[in-house]
Order: sequence, then structure tokens, then C-alpha cells
Amino acid sequence: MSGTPPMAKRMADIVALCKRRGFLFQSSEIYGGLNGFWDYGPLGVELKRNIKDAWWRDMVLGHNELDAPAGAPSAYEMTGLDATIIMHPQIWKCSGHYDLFHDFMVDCRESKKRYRHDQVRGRWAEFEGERIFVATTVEAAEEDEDTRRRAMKHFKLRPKDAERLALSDTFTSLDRVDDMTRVLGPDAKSLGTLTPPREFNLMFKTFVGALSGEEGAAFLRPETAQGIFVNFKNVVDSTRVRVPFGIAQIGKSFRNEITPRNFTFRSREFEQMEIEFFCRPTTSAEWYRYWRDRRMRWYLELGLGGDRLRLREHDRDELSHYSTGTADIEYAFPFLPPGEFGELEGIAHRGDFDLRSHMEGKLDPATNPLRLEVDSDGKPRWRGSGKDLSYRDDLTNDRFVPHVIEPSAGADRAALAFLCEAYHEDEAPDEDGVMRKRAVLRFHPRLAPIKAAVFPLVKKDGMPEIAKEVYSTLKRRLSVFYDEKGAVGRRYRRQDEAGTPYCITVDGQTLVDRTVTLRDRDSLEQCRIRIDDCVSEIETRIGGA
RNA sequence: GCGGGUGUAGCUCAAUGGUAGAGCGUUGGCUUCCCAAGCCAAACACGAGGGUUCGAUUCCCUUCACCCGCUCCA
Repeated sequence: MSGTPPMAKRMADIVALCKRRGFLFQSSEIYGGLNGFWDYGPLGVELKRNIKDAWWRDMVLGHNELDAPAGAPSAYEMTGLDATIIMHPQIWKCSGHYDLFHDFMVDCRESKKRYRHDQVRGRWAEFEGERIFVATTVEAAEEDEDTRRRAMKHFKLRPKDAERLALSDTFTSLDRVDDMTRVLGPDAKSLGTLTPPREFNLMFKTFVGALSGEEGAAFLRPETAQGIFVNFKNVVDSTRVRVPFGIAQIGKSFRNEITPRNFTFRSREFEQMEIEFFCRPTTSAEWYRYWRDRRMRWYLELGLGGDRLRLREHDRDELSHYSTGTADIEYAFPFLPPGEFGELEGIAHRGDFDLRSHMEGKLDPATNPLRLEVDSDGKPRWRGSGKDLSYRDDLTNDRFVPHVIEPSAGADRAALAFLCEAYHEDEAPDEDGVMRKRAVLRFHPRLAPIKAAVFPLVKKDGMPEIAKEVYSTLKRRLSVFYDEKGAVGRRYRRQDEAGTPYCITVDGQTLVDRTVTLRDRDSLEQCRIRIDDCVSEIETRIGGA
């Protein structure tokens, strides 16, 4: 490990703790693992469930539609949805994923660079009967100069011989070139270094029906959002919700990442927590700001903070043409270089792109106002559903296609961020007063997999019996853990590593007055409370902490 | 996808072309009235496949996974 940067070492410690205590395991580990897939162990599943439950409660169930929350333009409604992972294949064509995720890539054996096949352009150059295709990826304004210069260099021509080089006037896409051996790669010095185009399927393909022919081909969803858009009309027709309102969904999504890396950060199977919030076009900018700030505050409330969490508003040139705003909530994960942040959640103003694409056919995101994307015959590139997804306000009687604000969060990334944020090493004195290192996960009590542990101080004098009684009472309401084995100090430390915020210990005085000690994970302080107050005390601390 | 590194017990690490060890952790027992204590005992490992060899955890090849750097990142 020599030479390992301190933060990478810290990340390695976190990964080791996750495995040791049962937060995260590599998927299929006994068979050697599977790249980009991770399993949640007994503690991890509780952590992730708590995160998802907190999100659902705070965004959906706990939302009061009767009052406008602070910062919101008006009161609004929230509802939930659970759509299938496999949906009609046309959905991904209209959403844009099919085009974006079905790239043909070429690799350059010389420069080791990888290009999207359709994004490499170039033109033919001929000198003394030898004809080569000079490829480039520079901006259109510089194409002429770049390809001319590199063609000259390839044929070892001096400036005065420039007119002996025949250059075609038109630039074409690399996908029009059949013979890759005649291609000079954008960053190559020798000819024919590009591999033949290879298909990259960023969406997982599967087959519906027992007979697996292309007509049954379908995809595992690469995002949960489309399940919401295609159910927009169903929700409006069945629930009496009125714009503005949001539909929330938690579920698995799948992307065939080219390079899964960084523990669970870029997994191929992952879970999203998404809201599509539908509002009037005229108020969409205000709603965008509300959701951006609301979502940022949610992470802060659950303990992510300091300079490791930031809200990054996208620059204008990063935005889609139709969008008036996109922000990322980002966390400085320990595996990233100092100063770099990884995305936890994106909050995007999506205009009416999605609903209209599912009505009319895929729109061209490069246009504003949005126009239908057409093929060379002027026909829609991808046909929409043809269904009317506009919304009629029956009070004002006007009809419009709602605009959408999309807060899209990664549940696994949130879990990883909360784990990294919670991880602390500190020193605490042992019974001889010697300082010993301890690892402690300082989860927000709402997120902690185990809320409290119950111990008899020693395994005799009737203490286990009372402790079991306390445990049984708590277990009806809370995730708790009972432990009577070994020294009490070791039991405390075990709970510290699991992130358990409170430990309740039955001791000699309990036998006298039915009080127990309540030990705080972070301060190590203890106070005495009555056995009968245990449930309310812990619940108060979790709720109010 | 490319280059480099690493795979030995749950974890951290040894050793070895010929019976694979330790510390910590885990489990059981004893002791123990507050922060990984002590004593006794036990279980658990050479990532996978192939090759060389009388014999491979060790040497070679392939593969898988993880880490670092590039590349990619809707």
C-alpha cells in the first residue's frame, strides 16, 4: 500500500469495513465476482432501506398538500408509482436512450483513444495515387486546416508542394468509410490504427416471450423516469391530482457501463429515487429552484455536509437547449482526487420534452422550441404513442402540456456517500486508560441500520433476564440488537462499527430501581433512564436528532 | 478498451517446488459491575481454469475480480 494517497487508504478502510460488518459484498463473490454488481449485506440492506424510506416519507407520504412549504410557489400534491423494469421498446426510442446508448465505437490502437463512430468526421486525401481518409474530431471550423495539415504530414509534403495533394471538398462521417486500413485516425500518426466499429449496448437487452427473436427484443430500463412519463395520463385520470403535482418512484435501473469503477459508485445495476414534477410552463422556473433547494436540504438534514457536499448549477453550455436549468448535488467521495466531486442527484428542468416526445415522436433536443426529429425522408425518426398527454385545467379550462422538473437521485450513491460521511476513526481510552483506535460510523439516527443495542453488563445476577425483557419491548417498535457475550467494552465497539447510535445496558443498579444506562455512540456519554422510558426516549432522540 | 499493480483464514499480513503460519476478529467455556481486558478451547485460506513437473499456493499461460493511471461517463 506504499504510495497510496491518504484518501484512497481511507476508502480502502471503508470498503474493508463494509465487507467485514456486512454492509456490502461483491456480487457472486464465491464465483469470482461480477464486474459492476454489488450486494447489500444484512446491515447494508437496512441502511439502504432507511435511505429509501426517508426519501419516500419526506418527499411523498410526509408531504402536506394543503399548505405551500417554505420556498414553494404554491401548495402541491405528491403521489407514488411503481412501474415495470421492462417496458415497451418504443419508449426508449422516444426518450432518446436508444440513440444515445447504441453507439458504434472505434478504438485507436496507436493513441489508445476511443471515439464514437458517428462523431468522427474526415475527408479523402490523394497523393501520387495513394488515397487515404484523414479523420478528425476537431470543431467544424478547424476541420479543413486540421485534415490538410495532417494529410501533408502523412505524405511528407512541404508547404510549397501543397497543390500536389488532392483533397476532397466534402467532409463525411467515418461510418461512410468501409476500409478501415485506409483511415488515418484523429490522433494517430500511422495509417489503419482504428479498429472496425464495435457496437456498444449501454442498455441491457433481453427478450420477451419464450421464443427469443428480434421481434421480442426489449430492454431493461436505464432509468425509472420513463415509467412515470408513460403513466402520466393514467395517474391524472385515476387520482384527481391537479397540476402542480409530482409522481415519485423508487426502483432498479440498469446500464452497461463501459468502465464500472469506484466501489458501488458506477454500478451496472443500481437503484434510483426519482420524482417527475409536473407544473405549468409559466411557473416551471420557480419550481425548478424550489426542488433544487429542497433536495439539497434533504441531504444536509440527514448529515451530509461541510465542504464535501455542494450544489453545482450547470453552465449554460452544459444545458440542453430546451432546459432552463440543471443542477447536480455532488459529494466529494474519498476515492476521487482532491477537489473533485461525484454526482449524487441531478435536478433538471426538462420542459415538455418527455411528454411531447411520447405524444408526437422523439423531439430533437438540439432545437428550441422543440421540433420533431425527422429522418432523411422527412418522416419522424421515432414515432410517439399518438396519445394526447396534455393536461386540461378544469378550473381555468385551458389545456397545455405540463413542464417537468426532475429530481433524480441515486439510492446506491446516497448510501455510499452516507457511509463515507459517517466513517470516522477516533481514539477512546480502554479500561487501562490507554488510547485505542476505534472505527465508528456516525450515521444520522434515522439512517442507522440498528437503532439501539441492549446489553446486560455481566451475564449473571439476573441481568440477562431484565435485558431480554427490555430488548423484547424495544423490538416491537425499533430495529434493535441484543448481545450478552464477552466484555461490555467490546460489545460497545462492535456497535460503533455498525453505526448503532445508542446502547442500553442493564447493570447492578437496574436490579434496585429499574433504571438502565443509555450510552451515546458519538459522545460516549451515559445517562440513566427508566426502563419504561426506553422506547419513547430512543424514538424521541431518533426523531428529534 | 489500454498500461501498471494485487489476489493466501472474516480482516491485516507471513512463509514455501514436498504436511501453509501469526496477530486481530469469530464461535464455545471460565472469569468479569462500563468502553476491543484475562485464561482455555475450536472453526476457517492459497480467486478460477489449463500447462510444466514425480509433486505447483509457489514457475508458465489463460481467465476473473479488485486497486492505481489513462479512456469513457447518457
